[in-house]
Amino acid sequence: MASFKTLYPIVVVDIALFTVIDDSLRVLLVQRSQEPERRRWALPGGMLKPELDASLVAAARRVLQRKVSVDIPHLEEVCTFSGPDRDPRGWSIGALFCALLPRDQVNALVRDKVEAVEWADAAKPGHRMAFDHEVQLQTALTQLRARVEAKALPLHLLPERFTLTQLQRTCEAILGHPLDKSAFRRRLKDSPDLAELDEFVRGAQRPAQLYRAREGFRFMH
Amino acid sequence: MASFKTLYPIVVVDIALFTVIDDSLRVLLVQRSQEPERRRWALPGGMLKPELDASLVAAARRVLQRKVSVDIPHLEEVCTFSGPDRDPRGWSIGALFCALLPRDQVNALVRDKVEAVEWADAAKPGHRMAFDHEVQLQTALTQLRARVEAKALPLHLLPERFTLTQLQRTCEAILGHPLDKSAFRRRLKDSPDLAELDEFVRGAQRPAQLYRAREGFRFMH
DNA sequence: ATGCTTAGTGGCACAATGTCAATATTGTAA
DNA sequence: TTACAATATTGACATTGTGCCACTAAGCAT
Repeated sequence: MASFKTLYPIVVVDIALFTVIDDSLRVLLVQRSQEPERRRWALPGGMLKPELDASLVAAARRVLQRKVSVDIPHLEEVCTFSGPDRDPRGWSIGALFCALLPRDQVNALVRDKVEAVEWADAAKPGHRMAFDHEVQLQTALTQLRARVEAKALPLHLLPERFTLTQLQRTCEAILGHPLDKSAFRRRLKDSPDLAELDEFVRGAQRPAQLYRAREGFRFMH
Repeated sequence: MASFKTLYPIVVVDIALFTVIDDSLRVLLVQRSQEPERRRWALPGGMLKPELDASLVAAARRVLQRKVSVDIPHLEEVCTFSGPDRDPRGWSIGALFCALLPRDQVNALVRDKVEAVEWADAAKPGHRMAFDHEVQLQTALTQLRARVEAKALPLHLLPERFTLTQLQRTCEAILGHPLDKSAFRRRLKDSPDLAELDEFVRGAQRPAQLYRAREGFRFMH
């Protein structure tokens, strides 16, 4: 009779947690402290625990709570990766999630004694990564870009109140190329996702009007 | 110690196999011959078999080969469904796939002695369905529609050579509403996905020019 | 020939977007 | 105080895409 390992696959969730630092798109990487692939950089992840988790998203949320001390406003499945060879422990399923952390909450990172963490450049992480996480990251990034390209607003990456310029910089950081100011703002003028506030930010030069996400906003349906 | 059932989830693949019959979008349903949910209609599906399958898609392809005697030109993951309650056998993961069968190959259905099969209206299947398959079907259909709405061409649902009118009817069947002939054809005039042929279909009234998918065409990247 | 049916094109208004420039409002340096 | 630098915001114009509707083209049946 076959062993349990050949009958049941390993089930893991991995999360590409994005944020924006200095107008550049970053992704959270952790340096693995355990075998396999010890000391390799990887997306944060962990095994599914059916006795704890109500779903795969719930598992992803649980895993994230070990890394970040705030609730993640956006957490969504991207796709799965599977096969006998992607994890040395055996036939495995990896469910990849995309999460967005507001740029003003980067400090909410929970520093771990055993694992090093890093906000790596999402487009060029600069490390060889564990398992197939290189591909996973690329996949999550591609999907994120496609959505912004399709005019979805990544408001979950911004603080609650933000200016249009901040929003534009965020989109540019995701897409990797500059956008035209005029065209960008025109699109947003009557966007159902944005609400104008009566407040302005002072301090720089000309004050900029503040906006917030409309009630019930979601990044994508 | 916890049982294996609580440590390892059940892993299943389900497939929404679409085709077009009489200019209406259909999905393949099978009537379950075994418990659980015996005699309920469901999307074709089956358990993952790690010793047989090289990946979840491969599992989906294997399951489909029991139903259809030809290779499916498009098979792609939609998303997963998971949790302790969606399958009475325990904590389960269901990977949902979307597949497209060319309309001229509907006969490739493999009739099964034990299971009844049916090409149900994709928008209104007309049966109460097993597990969460009602939601799964809805999800697959929504994604398919979104892509056609975003101007992807569902060429995999058409025969190798087809007319623009056939293509338009197919899009209309998916979207559920009529399209404008002029605008539709204008878009396709310089589509990188289509290649004009020098052949025409005679027999009806005015002959219609035939097209085929360009080399390397994929429904979505 | 006439009329019916399906294939394919043309014209026009309007909306969305790319591009570049102009104006507005602040802080700061002379 | 005034000129200037920096950022926010708006405007003008060309181009493109699309909805809408009508028209022409080519076959069949009578």
